[in-house]
Amino acid sequence: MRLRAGQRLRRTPEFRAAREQGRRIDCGAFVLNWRLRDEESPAGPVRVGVVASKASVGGAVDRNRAKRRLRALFRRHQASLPAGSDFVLTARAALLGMEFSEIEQRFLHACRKLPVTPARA
RNA sequence: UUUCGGAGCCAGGUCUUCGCUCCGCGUUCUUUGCAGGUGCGGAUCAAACCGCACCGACUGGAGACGGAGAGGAAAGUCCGGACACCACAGGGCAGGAUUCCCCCUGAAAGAGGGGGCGCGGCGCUUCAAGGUGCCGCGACGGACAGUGUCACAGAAAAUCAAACCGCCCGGCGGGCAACCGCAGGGUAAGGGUGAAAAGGUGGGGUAAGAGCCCACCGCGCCGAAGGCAACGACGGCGGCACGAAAAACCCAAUCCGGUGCAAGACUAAAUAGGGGACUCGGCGGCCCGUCGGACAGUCCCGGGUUAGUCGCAUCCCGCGCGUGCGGCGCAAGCCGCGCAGUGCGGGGAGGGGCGUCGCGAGACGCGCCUAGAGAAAUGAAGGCCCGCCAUCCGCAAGGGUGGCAGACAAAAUCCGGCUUAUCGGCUCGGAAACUAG
RNA sequence: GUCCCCGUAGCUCAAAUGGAUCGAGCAGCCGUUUCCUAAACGGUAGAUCCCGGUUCAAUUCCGGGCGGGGGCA
Repeated sequence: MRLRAGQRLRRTPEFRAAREQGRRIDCGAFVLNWRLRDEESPAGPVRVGVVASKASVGGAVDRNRAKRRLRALFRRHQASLPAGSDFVLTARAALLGMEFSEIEQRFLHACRKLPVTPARA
């Protein structure tokens, strides 16, 4: 399933809202921020924004690869995430040296901490 | 064979499963209703904005299908162009860049190739200076156009140079003498200082010395075989008069208008009628000149929109296959028109490969390839082969097992160069060491 | 993407015409003073972002790299 513009965070206020108002879960190789756009009636698509800064990850090659892996992670599990929520995934340097299955386990472990129960894993 | 440095090339390959971005839209299937308009309500001084209801053309979305998908440096942004706007850009000054020693290639370039000249290293030769062979390097115009600099040390540091210690001459005084002291004169060979001491080496000469004289070399001038040219084998003359540094200012020659795809063009939507400051404004920093205007314009504050298309990146033609529509036919099928994809063929643009020509940069022919995003497209895995290491079997070729590694780094308007980063491999020629014939 | 600017001790600044020992304040360390600390006084260590070039000589001039900052719809 592709990621259209409606499924991505595109503007600075959207990123800031997710980071300042949402929950922050440290997963070691990356940081997950999660927020419901509407607390009362959660609906709409699940949106995601991926961040990989030059200071923490490295050059353009490493930044692109880190963002691709985080996007792949989101695509594989987006169906089981709570509707109407925004995610921000921020990469760290350790992300590139880690096996994908290890990253996946950490992501699922973090998702179980969310207050809203996922539809089905 | 090993090691070292140089030049050029490649940048792991292949298969399978699930995914990503772009293009295409015929066929098959599914789903939702987009853009827009009208009305009402909320917010606002008023708008954009937000919510609800109705109408909703062309169409839009998703899946499946077909095709394509990062580099030699895509990087740094150091040069040059294309392109766009400013007035398709004028004159002068200021400013900037380059070097021009010559020829050639190239659209141009702080680009490339060859030659000349200079410098350094090694070898040979020479008493030495120097000469010569090979290799490497060179931001390689001008210091009698001018201004300024050369610290410290040293006697003297830049112009008809300069006597500190020495050397030499005669005079006076002392001493038996060797010699010592004093004032005067000659002298740049020796010492010492320094980055640099005003031609070098050898010989003659002299009281001691000195281009004072001679030979060779260097330097300057004149001629000159040869060479497209820079240059110059070689010959003659002069007789030393010529310090370094222009990556100090500068001078000469040549070139340069500015801004850069966030350039810029268009579509849609939307309002405002505001407040303050300044004054003709634009055209490169200034002047000239020129263009436009004088109910004009610039800047700041405040407010709205911050959506989309183009620029943007292979194009065109013919035939076959495929497919849609229409007509004819009982049907198979045939005919006409349209369409993209694919296959074949042809042509044009760019790139790299091979071949020919050229010393070379390059030029010309034959098959191959040509991505285009927008918080920005390649991810998740597995198998085999290639590389390295360890170990085992084997005389060897080779085979088995285990582990590790494949660098540097990703287009962002495009192209030609430069510079920098880079694991490993291949090719070419060079030097040194060892072994064999 | 594109255009421009900067780089000196741990920090803030000097040295500016190229001249050798790169200077000052605060911070650091040692000592004097004090019962102890602070203040004061004396002493001390510490730097030209990196690599190359021009020059007798480079923080300075030139080239390349690295790092940091800013402007542009």
